[in-house]
Amino acid sequence: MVTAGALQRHPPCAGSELQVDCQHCRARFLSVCNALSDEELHSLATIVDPRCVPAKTTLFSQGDEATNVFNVTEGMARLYKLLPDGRRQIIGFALPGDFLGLSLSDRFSFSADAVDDVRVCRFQRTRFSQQLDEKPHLLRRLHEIASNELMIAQDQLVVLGRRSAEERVAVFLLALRKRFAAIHHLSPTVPLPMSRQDIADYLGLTIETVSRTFSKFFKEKTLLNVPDGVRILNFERLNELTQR
Amino acid sequence: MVTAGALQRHPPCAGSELQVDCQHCRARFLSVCNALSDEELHSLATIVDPRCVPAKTTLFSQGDEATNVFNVTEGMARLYKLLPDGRRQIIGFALPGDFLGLSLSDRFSFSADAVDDVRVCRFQRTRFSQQLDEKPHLLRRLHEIASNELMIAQDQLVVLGRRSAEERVAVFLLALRKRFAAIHHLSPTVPLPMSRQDIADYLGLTIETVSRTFSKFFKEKTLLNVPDGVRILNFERLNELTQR
DNA sequence: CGCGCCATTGACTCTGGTCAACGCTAGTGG
DNA sequence: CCACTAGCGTTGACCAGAGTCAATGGCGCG
Repeated sequence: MVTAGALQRHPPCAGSELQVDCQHCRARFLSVCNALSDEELHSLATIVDPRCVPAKTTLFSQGDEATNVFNVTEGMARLYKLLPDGRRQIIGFALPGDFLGLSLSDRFSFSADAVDDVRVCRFQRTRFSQQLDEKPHLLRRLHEIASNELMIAQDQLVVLGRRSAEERVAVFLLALRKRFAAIHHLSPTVPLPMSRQDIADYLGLTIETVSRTFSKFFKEKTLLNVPDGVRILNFERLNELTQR
Repeated sequence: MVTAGALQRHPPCAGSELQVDCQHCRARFLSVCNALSDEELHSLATIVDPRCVPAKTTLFSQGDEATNVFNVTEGMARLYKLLPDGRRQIIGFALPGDFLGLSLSDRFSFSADAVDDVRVCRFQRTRFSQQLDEKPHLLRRLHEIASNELMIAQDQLVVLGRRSAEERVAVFLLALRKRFAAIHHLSPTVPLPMSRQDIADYLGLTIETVSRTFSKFFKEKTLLNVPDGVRILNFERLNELTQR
């Protein structure tokens, strides 16, 4: 159910210029930073540590001391919980703008690793927390983000508790498309950088069921299989599945 | 899957003295109010509207304008989402100390109704939000509570995505017992004011599966059926189910 | 007393899980 | 340059856990 022990293969995050330029950060308006004026952003920039996390590499693990919190600026991370017997539940995929460590608690309650090459803004938790004390609207924004994550988690409870395999895949694809639209632009093609196993562990299914469901959608021309993703051909069909 | 259209039957919340005494409120140290000094509590008390919500009565519905936010002080409420075709997922049971309307967004993303007679502190959302601006540590506390709710929701994702029916019931009982312990005292008896249907809709199961699972636990002497709840006889067995 | 709601139980069904084989592709080494 | 291997995805055959449908029982309320 989970494939561990993978290490980086490429020159990690090739072509990265690691200087801080919060002002022109592509993720600025997607993230906590959106709450900040240019001057305030400057003050936050003094404590930021921009980092590259190569694909398949660990950001942090469930139970680790949360020395740092992170703001994703590029790539995709999977967030998951493991049961002692190895069963895995992916609780979310983090995209640019997403904040990891919302609770500011001293240990991580889930694990995170990079799906593809990821860039993050890393902050010492204590220093970030300090900024929160100085900038109440930053706290307000963080709360807003946390509330939003809560709503997303509650939506996912409905998916896992009450929806069929077909419906789960349909919901997943439309939601992911919408999230990519906020970052790039609205496109009928949904990139799928994660593995089928990841999708299965996110949707509470097995890899075989996910594969079969995709195959069914391909056969009935609801989806088209494209490299590293799918193209949605029949929105009507997917919408029908998600709305009922 | 869902039973709608129920109204109050009793003299609502009989024996309730509706004056405000936040100082000596039993839920004070369980709730947001815990962040506040006696003086600050006094200032919050000026905008509170204490209310009784009779059993099976609606607090608010998904999509309603969130004119008010609530702090539960007594009883139990079920929080749920409905799919258009009637399938229901209960996303949580609210107990004394729990806050409803954490996101402060202008519409409720779920419905809430009273399981038994419930008392709440009702606040106008705008006025409560104003208090948040004046009392940064109140906001901090609210964020803490929201983060905690997020963690609970993420734990529940694992339950719904990866656990068997038996495990789900075991996790449910032990978690509920722990929550009651924070309010009353630790007891091997777990009160179950909600219906089997509610439990089923919370655990992503059917009422029949929940009933059969309880029967199995009764037969094997893991649980004892008592009026309005169960008594845990074999903790070892339940722990084993939840920990694997 | 009788009605209605809720819970339980049994018989049967079915969706999705399990197990196994196979194919494709990318990376490796002769 | 190509054979070999490993990992991932797909597909098929079969299985089982939970769902569906239906009957029955118990209890509270009118």
